[in-house]
Order: sequence, then C-alpha cells, then structure tokens
Amino acid sequence: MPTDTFFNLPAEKREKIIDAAIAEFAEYPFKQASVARIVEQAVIPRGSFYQYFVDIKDLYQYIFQLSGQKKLEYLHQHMSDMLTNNGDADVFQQIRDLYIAGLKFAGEYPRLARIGSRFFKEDNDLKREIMGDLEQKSDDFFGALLGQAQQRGEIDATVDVRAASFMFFTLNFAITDHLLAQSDPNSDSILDTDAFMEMVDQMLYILKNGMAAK
Amino acid sequence: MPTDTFFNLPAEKREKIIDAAIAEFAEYPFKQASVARIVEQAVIPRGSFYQYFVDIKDLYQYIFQLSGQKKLEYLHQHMSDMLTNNGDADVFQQIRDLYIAGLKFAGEYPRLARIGSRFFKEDNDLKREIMGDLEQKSDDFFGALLGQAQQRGEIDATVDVRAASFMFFTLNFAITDHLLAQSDPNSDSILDTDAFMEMVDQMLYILKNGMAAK
DNA sequence: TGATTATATGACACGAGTGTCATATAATCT
DNA sequence: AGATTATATGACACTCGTGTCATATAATCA
Repeated sequence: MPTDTFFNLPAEKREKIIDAAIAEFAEYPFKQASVARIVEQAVIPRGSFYQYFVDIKDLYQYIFQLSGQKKLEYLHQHMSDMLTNNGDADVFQQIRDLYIAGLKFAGEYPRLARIGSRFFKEDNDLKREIMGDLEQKSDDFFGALLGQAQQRGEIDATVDVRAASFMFFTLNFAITDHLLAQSDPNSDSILDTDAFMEMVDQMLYILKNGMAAK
Repeated sequence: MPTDTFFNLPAEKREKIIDAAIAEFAEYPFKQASVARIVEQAVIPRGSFYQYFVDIKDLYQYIFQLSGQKKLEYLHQHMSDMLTNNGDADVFQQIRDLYIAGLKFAGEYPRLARIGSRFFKEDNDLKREIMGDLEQKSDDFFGALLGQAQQRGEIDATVDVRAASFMFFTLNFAITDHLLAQSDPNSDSILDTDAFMEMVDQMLYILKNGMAAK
C-alpha cells in the first residue's frame, strides 16, 4: 500500500505517477518493470518514489488492484444495464454479455486490460500471493453461474461444471489476449473489437450446441 | 546456432550444458534467463559459453528447437501407434489422441513442456521472430484437421472452423499449462496426469455435443 | 620438433538497476 | 520567529548481469 505521503500529493502529480506506472506494467511483466523508467516517465526524483512506495511490488499491487476495480465497475455498469433490460436471460446470454463487456473494456482501456492479461501469464511468488488473496474468484464465479443454470435445467445434467467453467474462463482470457496482441503494447488508443465479438458468438454457439453434425 | 566447437565437444560435456540450459529455460522466462546461472550449473567457465554460443538467445533458439523436435517425435510415436490400431478414427478421437499424447509428454518431460508453455506466454521480439519462422503452424494444423472433418460430414457445416481451431488450440495449451502449474518448475520428476486426462474427456464431450440441455 | 590452429579460462570494463541516506526545503505549530 | 514535523532530492554504494580479451593450454600438422 502506498504511503500517506503519496495520497497527500496534489491529484495531478499523483495521477501522473499512476499513469506512468500503468504504462510500465502494461508494457513489461512484473519482473522487468523498473523504478528507473517509472520515475523518468513521471518526472519525479528517485528518492521520492521510495517516499511513496516501499518498493515496486508495493506499487504493482496498488495498480493491479486499481485495474481490477476499474474493470469490475465497468462490468457492473454494463451488466446491470443488460440485467435491467433482460432479467430472464439464460446462461449463454449471460456469459455472452460478460464476454462482450470484457472485450469492450479491453478495447477502451487496453493498458488496464494488458495489465490483467500479463498478470495471468506471470509465474512467480507475487502471482501466487495475489491469487491466494482473491482465491480462485473467477473460477468460482463461472462455477456458480453454471451450477445454477444446471439446476434450472438450461445445461445438460451430464456436463461437468468444473470442466465447463475452466473452458469459459480460459477462452475468455484467450480471446481478450488475442485482441490485445493486435496492437502495440505501448499505445493507449482504442482497439477495434468487432471481429472478436463475432468470434465470441461462434465460440459460444459451439459451446452451447456442440460441433458434431446433427 | 551453436558453433562447431560446441558440437565437437565430448557428448558428456555437451549434454551437461544442454541439461543446464533446459533447467534454466524451464524455470525462467527468456528475459530472466542468465548465462551466469547456466555456466555455474554446467560447471564451465564463462568464456567457454561464448565460445559455444554467440549469446543466450542463440542457446535459447537451439534448446527451443530441440524441445519442439522431441515433442514432435513423441507425438509421431504415439499417434502412429494409434493410427495403426485405428485408421478410421473420427476427428474427436483424433483430437483426443493428440491431447492425451500431449499430456503424457508433459507428464514425462515436464521441463521440456514447460519451455514450450513459457514460450507461448512470452511477449517480445524473440517470440515474434520464432513465431514468424514456424508460421501459425499449430493453428493451421487444427484448421486442416477440422476442415477435412467438416467435408467428411463429421462436423456441422455451420461451425466456424477458425473459431473451433482457436478453441482446440487454446484449451490444449491451457490444460497442459494447468498440469505443469501443479508441480514445482525446478523439478524434473514425472507428473500425474490422470485427473487432467479425465478433464480432457469432459471438455471434448462438451465441444462435441454442446452444453445445452437436450 | 617446431609451427600452427583450436580450445579453454577468468579477470575485467561496462551497463542497468536497486534502496538508502545526508542534506535541503517547505509546511505547520506554539 | 523559532521549533518541529513533513516532504523532496540526487549522489552513492551495492548487486547482478553481460560480452570481451589477453593469456594459457592442448591438439594437429608438416
């Protein structure tokens, strides 16, 4: 957690530091991120950095949490719209909404999405530490969603919920990552998501109906 | 490509270097791999390293190519067995064989599998360079397999082959990665794949028949 | 054997990054 | 104002890594 000193900073300076950090963590995996580059980008003296954060891990955790929060807000925003208009959507519709909103988020905030995408590719103690914190939250999320749908009879009783939620999670991650790979990691310009939304529908069709000829 | 000097080395010494390199690249992503650790592990002087390889990238490319070759051999071995016993398998059976053989490979050669798994998570010029070399070979592979199956009428004509091959590729990668995540990256002991093979069957069932209640 | 070619070796110069600390400056309090 | 507390600053010592090079040793050739 950043120090009080950091939070006492004038908003503009604080934002500049946050922005530099986002740029850094969007472009480099955690182990390659450097304080040197961040302070240069933010135009603050190196000593100040250590007045605000205990180390780069401290900053990373803060930025990661900020990203997650931003995405959750975005999803709530877009999902509640959908729920309002359509409270009786089936699982496949619900999951589609989730995928589509996720892609839109990645299209609008590519740097934040990239931080998330990079995170899941990490393989170090920090990741295990953070994952431990938020449990397998996402896995559980799909698990609960699918379990309920199975009880409502929307999903075949023979389907293994663990396998299904693994697939939904994995494919969601992969399609988002694919989208992000299209553009350069450095830029923050809005991405075109149309082709990927199309792909989502193709994938969900398969997950719902299967590929075997009828 | 390693130098002639490297290939002229007594087999034992060469193997020791290769082994140290495999251990390094299995444990660290390319950018974090270090010559210092490799020469220490292999017990050769630093100067010798540069007599054998132009730099660590040179070594990485060699080891990566070696891994790929080993996996291909393994698959050919295990797939041809299957084709011999069962030349008329349908796509789902073929893909199952591929998944299962891939998991068995990862179970038997976790370090080599880890190198592959890490590679796909990389995001740097080296990856783009290597990917350019071998095209989207894997994507094409599934694409061809599925295209043929669609013509044979095993796969529904409405199914989008690009989406389907993306799914097969992604899930294959993810399940293998999941297996490798179970054990510590450093060790080379054989992994237990049973639960993952079970999972494969659950996933392929869904991909074939869909999740929707009948 | 003497010369030539191949291989081995590790000290070294250099670069990039980290976290700290003595010192300077600003803000707040009495 | 004088004292105290908060913040800013950048030089510095340190670590870890890279690639090279002068020198030593071994192998091969004529």
